[in-house]
Amino acid sequence: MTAFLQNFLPYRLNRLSEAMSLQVRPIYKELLGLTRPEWRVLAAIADLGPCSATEVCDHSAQHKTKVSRAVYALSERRWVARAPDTRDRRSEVLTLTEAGQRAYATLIGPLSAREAELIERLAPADRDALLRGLAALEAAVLRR
Amino acid sequence: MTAFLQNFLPYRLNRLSEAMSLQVRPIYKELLGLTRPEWRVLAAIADLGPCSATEVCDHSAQHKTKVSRAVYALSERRWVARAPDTRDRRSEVLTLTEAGQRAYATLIGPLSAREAELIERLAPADRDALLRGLAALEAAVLRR
DNA sequence: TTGTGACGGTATATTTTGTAACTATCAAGG
DNA sequence: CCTTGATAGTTACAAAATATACCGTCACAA
Repeated sequence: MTAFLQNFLPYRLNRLSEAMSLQVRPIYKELLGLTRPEWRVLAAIADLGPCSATEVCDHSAQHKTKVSRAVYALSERRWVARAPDTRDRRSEVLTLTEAGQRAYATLIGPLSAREAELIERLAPADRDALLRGLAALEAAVLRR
Repeated sequence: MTAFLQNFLPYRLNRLSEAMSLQVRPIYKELLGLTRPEWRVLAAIADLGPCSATEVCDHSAQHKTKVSRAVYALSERRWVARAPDTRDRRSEVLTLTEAGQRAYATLIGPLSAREAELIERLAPADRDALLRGLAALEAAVLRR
């Protein structure tokens, strides 16, 4: 009939997101026993350097309760250290411990490899289009 | 630091998917009190015409238990009719009732409008690139 | 026929997630 | 100081997602 759903952008993005996630999840799950929110928080802190939980929320687009729980789990593992923020006592400064950095480092390689494997299925021109389009959409819909 | 995440495709897609979903969810939620799986099943049946639950699963990329519950909820509302399939008595033929079609019709407008509103923030060339890139990625990672 | 494995769909149980409420802190004004 | 309202983060509880087991039916072959 109308095929509305197939052309509806939020639906298409969700479907692609799920499919891609499925491709990479085994890596952080089987290699280090991480859940997706945990992996994301780990990577966000690695990207940001010392930061607050709120910054992790914004950077990774995850709900604060999800981040709160992931930070707890990661700190139990001694992969994330929580220090008081002297400038704002409501918040904490999150950093990766050395073990956390090592854990993160072991993931980047396999994850990048898997991503490359998937992207290489695209023709170069399509790949360029994808990256350009995504960057534009990010600029349009993600407030920072 | 490394900014690995910013360029990691699964992460970027998930972030965009979340953001877009957040933009459109209020429409079907506040307008008709639908959950996301329910809205998707409604749209899938509208797209497909008379179909089975399995076809809805494939078309909408949702787990069969999710579809089962959504179909139940929609049939309670008399938006979806369930008829026995004479050719395979395990399955049922799902169709939209007139009320279901009206409900669907009231959603398409606002949803399309919201989508257009977001997409129109992009330059035409970026928009073309996005659609081209997404189509290519879909072909590459979604097995049908 | 009857046995076997697969499939459509549902029910149940476990896990995950979001909503809302709460504590503690901050910032700005009176 | 002492309001008032906002923010950082946690937690309790309700809602949702997911996996698992299950029932009835089908396809097909011994």
